[in-house]
Amino acid sequence: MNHSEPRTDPRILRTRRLLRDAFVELLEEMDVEKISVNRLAERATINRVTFYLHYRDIPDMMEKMADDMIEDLSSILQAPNELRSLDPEVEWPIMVNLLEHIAQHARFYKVILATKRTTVFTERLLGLLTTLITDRFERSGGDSKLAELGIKRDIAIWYGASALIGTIVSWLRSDMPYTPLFLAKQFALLRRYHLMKS
Amino acid sequence: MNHSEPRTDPRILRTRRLLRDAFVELLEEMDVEKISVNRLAERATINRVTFYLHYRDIPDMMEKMADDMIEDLSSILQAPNELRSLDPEVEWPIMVNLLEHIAQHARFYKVILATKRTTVFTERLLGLLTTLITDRFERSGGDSKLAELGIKRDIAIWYGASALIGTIVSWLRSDMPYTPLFLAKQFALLRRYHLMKS
DNA sequence: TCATTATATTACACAGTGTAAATTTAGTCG
DNA sequence: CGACTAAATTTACACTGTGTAATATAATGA
Repeated sequence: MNHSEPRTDPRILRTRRLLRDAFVELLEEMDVEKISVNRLAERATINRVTFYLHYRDIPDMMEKMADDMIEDLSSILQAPNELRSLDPEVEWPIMVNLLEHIAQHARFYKVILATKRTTVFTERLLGLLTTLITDRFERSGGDSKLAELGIKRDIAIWYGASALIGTIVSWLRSDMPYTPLFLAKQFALLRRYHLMKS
Repeated sequence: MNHSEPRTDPRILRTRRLLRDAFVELLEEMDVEKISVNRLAERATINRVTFYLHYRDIPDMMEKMADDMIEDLSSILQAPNELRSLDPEVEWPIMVNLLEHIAQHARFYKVILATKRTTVFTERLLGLLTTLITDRFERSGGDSKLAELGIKRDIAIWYGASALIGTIVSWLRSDMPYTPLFLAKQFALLRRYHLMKS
């Protein structure tokens, strides 16, 4: 087996592993923009010049890491059925595999997906929308409906707020193909069938 | 009137306006990490040293800008009822005001909320989840249900994918208070009442 | 007009970047 | 093993950017 595999030099693998581990470590300690190639190489116990043998700069390294992440996740999504949850209650078995993988590598994903700076604006808006949705739940008695359905309040809020902000961002990225009024109505439709049982 | 107002020096307002406008301009042209105080001051046609009279560094400036953004948006959310949409079809009138404000300042919001780098990972994952949800729609005949409800397919996908990724991020930020299996089941509950009319 | 305060100018020490050339070290494979 | 190859290190250099200090100039508003 393994005839077509190129078999990369272990030194390359070692260097990249050291760099990526150091990057995660540093992200736990400071914001992205404080991470210099200097610091990164020092923490990874490699020479600074060696960094440039592997990546153009830090953003480039992040892109490569993102590529790897997507590769991992994709292989989970393409996993054969027998590897998936068989729990009859699970309507979407692959989602369990996905979440389990994330939970197993939580240190990585936490730091990588929840990394600050640049995200300041999105974070703030998320906070605002969270308040907005929470208020709405309280006023409309949504809480009891959620309880009835067995949905956790905090999860419903995370879900709703992220859905809103994410949709707004996508809408902006597509140069607003719908009017604000239309989009607001769509939100209402999406949310209505969200909290009503029958 | 206006006795209690401090009335800030117009020079201060001018400088800050120039800096913020320049920042938005530069963000349209390059990624955040390429924006140096040097470049920013040059574009804003102010002296580099003047920048430091207002902000500690660029991240600090971004936080101040985020504060202002939240201030603006909050004042919209607290607007009196008579300023809100009266369209009886609009179930959530304030959302229209919010979206209209964003649309009016689309140049700002687009660049600020959709800014790259650091967000690479989130962006990639969003892409993956979009594929996943699209597949799911196609397989489960969700499309026809959406059409029936008057929900646009692309909006439903934006909504669903953002909701998933945002919830996962919030879950990680809270140090995973639920098991992957439980969370997956919650997703199913949230999505089920999403696409079923009765 | 005059005191105040923001901005501009210049200068400096320092940290980080990206690249080049020569050298050492570790891995591969006959 | 030993020779070849490729990766990593070392040192050096030119350059860009940072943050602060001291002084000069210009705009504000009372």
